[in-house]
Amino acid sequence: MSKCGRKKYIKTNLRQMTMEIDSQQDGSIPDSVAESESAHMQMQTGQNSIPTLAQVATIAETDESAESESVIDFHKRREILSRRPSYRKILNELSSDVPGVPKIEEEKSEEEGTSPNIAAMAVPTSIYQTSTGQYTTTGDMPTYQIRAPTTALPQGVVMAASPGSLHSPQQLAEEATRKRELRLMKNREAAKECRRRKKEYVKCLESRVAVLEVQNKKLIEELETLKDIYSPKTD
DNA sequence: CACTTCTTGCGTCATAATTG
DNA sequence: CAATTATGACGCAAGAAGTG
Repeated sequence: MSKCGRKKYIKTNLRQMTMEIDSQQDGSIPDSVAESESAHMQMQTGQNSIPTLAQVATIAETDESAESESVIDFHKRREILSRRPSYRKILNELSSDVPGVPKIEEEKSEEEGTSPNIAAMAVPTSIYQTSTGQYTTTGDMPTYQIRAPTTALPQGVVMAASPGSLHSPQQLAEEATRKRELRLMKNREAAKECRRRKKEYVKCLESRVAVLEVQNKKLIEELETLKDIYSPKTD
């Protein structure tokens, strides 16, 4: 497909997804989507990204009354989607919820990501450094500790003269341009960092799921054992 | 093998959240 | 409360995977 064709495809696809979501008044994900890998696409494009805690609550709330509700209009949907999750907060909450919570790692394990070998994450303590924080893993749950941000500007950033020394319109325009470029560059970095955190957050959730599944399995087995012991056999 | 579809990551914008 | 930072949304591109 040519690039143009590809763009057309993506746009069509996005429109379709948006329409799908519009029709999903109860906020649930269609099985066909939820079960397919393409759910990733929707996460990426944001139209059906991971619900934030607030969203989950909202969805749960609306779920009950939603059946009779009519279409969620664009602004409402937008409003819901725009509620911020703050991975930092959530991760902190997760780690404080569960005492002795393990901590997640960074890039290194990202390579492992191709095969979601979750079990491999439940390994004795290890510590990883990232550009903004430190992770340790102790087997159960990953935890992420953010260290004080070091607003390290990328190399090559030149700080301009103070605005007070600017006079001509041309200088002002240059100053504006410089400020904009600086802002874009900072935001670029912030976006990268944000995506990295998001990936780790998702990994954290995945490993939590893995741990809980194991726990669940054990409990079920235990229950069966106890049943065998305490229920008299009626031959 | 050409074409299509999916996945992933990036840059930017708007705006919520945080900080001083 | 203004300034700064964090993050959802969006559009785009490149590469991988699937298909006829």
